[in-house]
Amino acid sequence: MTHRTVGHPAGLPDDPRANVTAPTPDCPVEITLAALHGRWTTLVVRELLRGDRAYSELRAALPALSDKVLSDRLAQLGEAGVVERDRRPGWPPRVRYALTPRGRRLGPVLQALWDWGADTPPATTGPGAAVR
Amino acid sequence: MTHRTVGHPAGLPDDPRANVTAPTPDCPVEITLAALHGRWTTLVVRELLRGDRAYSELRAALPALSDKVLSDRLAQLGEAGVVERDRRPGWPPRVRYALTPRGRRLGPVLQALWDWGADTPPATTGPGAAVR
DNA sequence: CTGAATCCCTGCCGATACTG
DNA sequence: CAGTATCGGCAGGGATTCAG
Repeated sequence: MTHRTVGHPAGLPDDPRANVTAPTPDCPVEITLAALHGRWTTLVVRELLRGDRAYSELRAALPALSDKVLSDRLAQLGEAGVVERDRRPGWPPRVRYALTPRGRRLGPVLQALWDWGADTPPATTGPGAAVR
Repeated sequence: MTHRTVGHPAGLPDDPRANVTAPTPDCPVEITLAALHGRWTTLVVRELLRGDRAYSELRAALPALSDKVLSDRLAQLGEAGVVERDRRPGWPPRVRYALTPRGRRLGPVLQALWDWGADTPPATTGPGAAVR
């Protein structure tokens, strides 16, 4: 039983949602992009793919990321079922963030995004411009 | 010569760009997300994955998409090397849009995004809510 | 038919300050 | 240590209008 909704190599799935004519949250692609949406999101996920982290560890790993955006992202990823919050009793408060199984499955997704972006970088402006 | 930058199954590539601490345009993931960035973008790509289209055909396929955003998206996808513009002489002006080879390689990327979003839809609000 | 230009409104995100 | 509250600047995108 193919409860996997995919299988077409050149086209897109035969799911009705593959034929929507407007950006709807029902579309699986939109769901994924919504989970990864916003600045810093993929970097937070990357950090957590390497292992669970405390809030302060995330801040240390991404120094330019502000508190507000970090907690925004963690909340967003929590809503998306990507990140789990593990609070421990006692003082000072210690909280660990970890990917859920669903969150770990973002690994291949980020890999696909990486692969495409790493492949054949465009000569953006000029000819033979050694862009860096 | 492994000019493919990937290979780690559970982690991310050993490319230095995998260790950036801030959202930089150099990161391949950011490159891909930038190409797909913005509302309607993935739907435009989906239409073109099905075959080349005229401007008016894209408008017809995505009726709620405004001219401004459509031409924005086509320009953005052109910059990203995803879409090619094929203008033909004569009157009335006829232009066809088609994916480049690079653009066609977005198929697997969208597939990965679809797969993740289609997998284990979250019981967002209530228990056993048969969302459909 | 194929777009580009303008206007305006909304939502994001960064900085700062404050709380449990 | 682990966040929330508030404000302001800026870019995204929708409707409309104009041009090639």
